[in-house]
Amino acid sequence: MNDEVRNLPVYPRLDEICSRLLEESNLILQASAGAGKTSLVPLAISEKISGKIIVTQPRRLAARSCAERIASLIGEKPGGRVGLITRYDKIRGEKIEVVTDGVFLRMIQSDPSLSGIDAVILDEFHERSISSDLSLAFLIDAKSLIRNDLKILIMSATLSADSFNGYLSDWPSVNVEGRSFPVSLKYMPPQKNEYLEDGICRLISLALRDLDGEGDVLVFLPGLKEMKRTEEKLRSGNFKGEIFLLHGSMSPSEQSAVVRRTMNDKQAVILSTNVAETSITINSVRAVVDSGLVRKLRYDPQSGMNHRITIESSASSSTQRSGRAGRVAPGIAYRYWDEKDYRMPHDVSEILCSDLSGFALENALWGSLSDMSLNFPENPPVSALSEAVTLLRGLGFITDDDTITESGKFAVSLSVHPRLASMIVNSEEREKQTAVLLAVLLNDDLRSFGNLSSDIDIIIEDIIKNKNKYSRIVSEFEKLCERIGIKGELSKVVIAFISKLLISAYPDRIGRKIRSDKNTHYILSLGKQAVLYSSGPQYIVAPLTETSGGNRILLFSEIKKELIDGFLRGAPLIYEIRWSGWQCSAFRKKMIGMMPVEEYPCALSDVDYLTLKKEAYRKLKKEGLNSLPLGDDSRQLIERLDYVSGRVEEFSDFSSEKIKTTVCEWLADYADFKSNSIFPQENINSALSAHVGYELMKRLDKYAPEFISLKEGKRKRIDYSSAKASVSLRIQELFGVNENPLVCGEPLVMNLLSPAGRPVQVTSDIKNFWKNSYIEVRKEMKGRYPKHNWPEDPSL
DNA sequence: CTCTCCCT
Repeated sequence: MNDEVRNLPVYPRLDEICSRLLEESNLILQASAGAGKTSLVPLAISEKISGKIIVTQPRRLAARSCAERIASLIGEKPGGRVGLITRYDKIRGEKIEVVTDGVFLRMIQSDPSLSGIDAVILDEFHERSISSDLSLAFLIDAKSLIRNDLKILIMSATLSADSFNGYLSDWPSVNVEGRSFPVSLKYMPPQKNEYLEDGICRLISLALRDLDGEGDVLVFLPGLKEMKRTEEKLRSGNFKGEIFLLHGSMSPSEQSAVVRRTMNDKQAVILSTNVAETSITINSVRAVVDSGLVRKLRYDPQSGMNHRITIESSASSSTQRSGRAGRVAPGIAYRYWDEKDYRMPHDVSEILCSDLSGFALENALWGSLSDMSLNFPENPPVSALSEAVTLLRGLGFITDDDTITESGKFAVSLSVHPRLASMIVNSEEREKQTAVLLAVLLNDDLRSFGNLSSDIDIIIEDIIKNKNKYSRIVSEFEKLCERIGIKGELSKVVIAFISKLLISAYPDRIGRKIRSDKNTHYILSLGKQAVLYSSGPQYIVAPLTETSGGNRILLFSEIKKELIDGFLRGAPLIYEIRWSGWQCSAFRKKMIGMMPVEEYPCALSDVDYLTLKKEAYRKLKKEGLNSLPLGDDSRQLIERLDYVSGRVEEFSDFSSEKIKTTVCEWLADYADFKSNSIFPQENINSALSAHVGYELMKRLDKYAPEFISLKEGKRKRIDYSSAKASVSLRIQELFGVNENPLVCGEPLVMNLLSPAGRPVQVTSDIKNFWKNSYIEVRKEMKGRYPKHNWPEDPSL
């Protein structure tokens, strides 16, 4: 052990860490960057333990450098006492094996007893990938059932109560201060109305001035767009130094010019995405400019699509970013926000915001899906989990009671998304190579194609023609072919099979062109619309779509009409009713999922009665009673019922409020699809009368009659629309009426009119009117309407 | 009128 090692903060604590892990059997080691935990702790433990130790890392690169580092401390290379296992490396080690999270998941799934292994160290656990969450849950489960002696050590840079939620509150923990050079933080929030790129350039010039020529400036931006705009601004602002862009889609060779930089190089500004936060380390960086923004994918269980969002980075992410300025010497970090601004303490973990189909399948394989009996640091969201379970059942990978099937087990072994696994499993023999190449591309390797928005057929043709250029994809292809027991020959890939295969994996992403301008607009079998930013064919299958405002098609393959016709032959006829006001017309069509394909108008009589009835119900529910063209009869009937409902107990269920809310129940059955308006006036009346019932209707006529009867068989409609029932009558019509009529025991309000129909007076006591006011009224009326009869004694 | 990032 050299001095450099002895000076690491974790070094003097190694005995304590080992003895606590051995005594208490579980341990959390919290130590931030530069403490030396990754290299020293596994070695120290291996000296105290006879069996093998597994160390997990979140990334292949991290696993590789961890294995090399540990091996070099004992004067070895990986392959002796220290091993390294990732998707691409398989170097066994006698004492310690460094593996990626994904590899460990396969190890514990295939041997839950972890025979030969005495301790498992989960490093960088704070990153909280789905596979590390699963690994820990499985470890704890296996330990409690069959491996009580197993030692579990969680190593994490941050371990906050809120992200663990009491999950491991009974675990002992050791805290070691990290050690890196101090980084001073400068908060420089946006100025008024400042564009992001202008603000970032402002901070970059401050950084360049403060560094005075010494060291590089690393700038964190959410994505490529912002990086390019900032580069442009810098150049136009007369920045003469070097500018590098760093982005995940760049190949290692494109990245190497940046990664290899030292303090001796000419000063540069490096514009980067999150790659430089954890994956890529640049030793020449002395200042960090942090936009405080991140771009991320969120999974939307509703549509099964991903949503790209630009959000504020978390506090722990900001700490990590700033730390990049202090790797070799003290540094400065400029933050483009105010110190007072709230930041989320941690990034939202994968389990909370991703597609959970893989997660659910792993649980099914472990046997823990049916009751979700395992504890996770955070519980998976119910909606995403049930969406995943539905998908897996549909694919036949789990049964209705959520146990894994044989084909489910096989699907796990293929190491691709369950949809793609199913595409391979269900393909015909001659389609297998094509299915495998599609799965390889869609599962992982499309990133090397950068900007998509293209036809996957073209991408595949390019791969077949330029095998050398795509050696990584080709080797993945060969490996997966071998796993399913076929020859991995690219020559067996058939472009014509692509769309059919994609449909089997993405039946919800079939699209039909609905219109095109500069772009092409599709309706998807998912029921939603999506846009392709180019011209496109009539029918497509679009395995990659993404939403941000509208849905965008990133990748597609044309579906030939014959294939669509094939689907349609099997598809049932669907009838659809369309409304124009209360008139309707019918269409028959065929559907692929939620996407209508063929559509013809047809007669309403072609549609079965149940569909019509349901449609009437739905329309009525949506529009309500008030939207119907009500005649005087119906309107008055509703008003009468309302009037009586407040006055007579047995009518209390027929207030207009209740009539309105129950309209579907009493009216829908009376729909008449042969008529112009499906609820003609007379039907509304009969429906409402039937709803009230014969006996009650008879009593209603007594309590609140429709009409008041007058002499010579004449009658007048009573108005029930106000608080008091009223009727409007010419004075002449009332001659001989001496008792004011009653409605519900209350006197009817009489609006008395002149022969011309003008209001003269209002009374609720006609007898009194004749006795008193009539004398004056008569004088005036006689003068104005001399031809009419104005008897002195109107009671006769 | 787009293009965070890992992993079996």
